[in-house]
Amino acid sequence: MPKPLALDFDPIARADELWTRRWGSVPAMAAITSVMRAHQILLSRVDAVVKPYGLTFARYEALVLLTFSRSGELPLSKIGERLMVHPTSVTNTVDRLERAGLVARRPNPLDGRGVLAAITDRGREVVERATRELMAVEFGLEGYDEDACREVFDLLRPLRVAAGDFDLPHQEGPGRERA
Amino acid sequence: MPKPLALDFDPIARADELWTRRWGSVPAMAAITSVMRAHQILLSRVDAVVKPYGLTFARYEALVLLTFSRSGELPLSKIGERLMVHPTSVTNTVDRLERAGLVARRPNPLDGRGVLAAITDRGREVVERATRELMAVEFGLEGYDEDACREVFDLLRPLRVAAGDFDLPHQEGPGRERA
DNA sequence: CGAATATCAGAAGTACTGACATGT
DNA sequence: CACATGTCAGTAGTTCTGATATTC
Repeated sequence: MPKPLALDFDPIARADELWTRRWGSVPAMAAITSVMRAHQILLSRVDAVVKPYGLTFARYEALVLLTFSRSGELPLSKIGERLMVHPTSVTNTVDRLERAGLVARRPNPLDGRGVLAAITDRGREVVERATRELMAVEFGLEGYDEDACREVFDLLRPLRVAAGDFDLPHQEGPGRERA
Repeated sequence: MPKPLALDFDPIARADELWTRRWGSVPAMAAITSVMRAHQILLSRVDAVVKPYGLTFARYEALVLLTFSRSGELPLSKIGERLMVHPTSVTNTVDRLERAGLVARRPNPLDGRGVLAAITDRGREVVERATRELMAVEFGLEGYDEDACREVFDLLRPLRVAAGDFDLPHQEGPGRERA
């Protein structure tokens, strides 16, 4: 373990106190710091789970996205759009997945400029197994029930809307729908 | 702009639907994905703000931490502990801050093994200005009022506790205290 | 001596810029 | 021709793994 350390106080709460004393109340500071740390914790947990499969969480997400398409293949542009990542990052991700034999590239028959990434049988197998394991640890969110998870989603959604990720701020998920 | 794109649906909500259909309800997936994306959005926003000062948000945080100490200096080990980063990352961060003339290293008089990072006058000046700008954009959380920010903090706190960041799960902040 | 404090070399994963070939 | 798609080279910033010199 790199960090057997444990503070006897909440560092973010402590910073918030000092912050308030110095610059006035800035509730956003504690919030953004919380998001940063949560990201770090969750990523390290899920990365550790998928690592034995030669995956990172980012690559796992791309693989899952492919299984969601009917034919098991998508244009790289579509992948970048859905995963909100840079085109060069998609190229990099697909490169690694291809080298691992989990996807295969082929030219897009509908667009001479484009390339499709198609998940392979081994890819499907790996996704299936990694997913089981991730579900078993609740994607690093053990202790968070359905309501808490939904709250996280709801609370952060306006940020994604403000960032222009998508239009249509109507409620459509996830989880339980309420009429 | 790298991404003038805007989907006409919420990609996380969509993924949650397909996910549920395939593997059953997994509320944690939408939650973790939301955190990942929120992190990406917030980091790009605050990094853009501090970039003109030759800083990244990580370095800015270290600088702020130093202004919070009475003498303006802290052992590197303390910095890593508070910011929850690896010792080598602290060395790297302090290296860059030192090269920029924002902090100075000096041996810890109380511990021959240790090193202190002391913020310089220029460092204090930069923090002050960067902080004003960050506050003006509410650390990327424009649209989130005090209650919303507090909710983010409260909701993610159990995760930090579970990760062993600190003991004493008693409520002590941030923002408004409720007796 | 065992443990802690930094530092260094090196590797991995990510993200961005700019340039570019190709095709719509 | 303007634009979209994907790739490539190069750069930057972060994080981790060992290994190590020093000191408590």
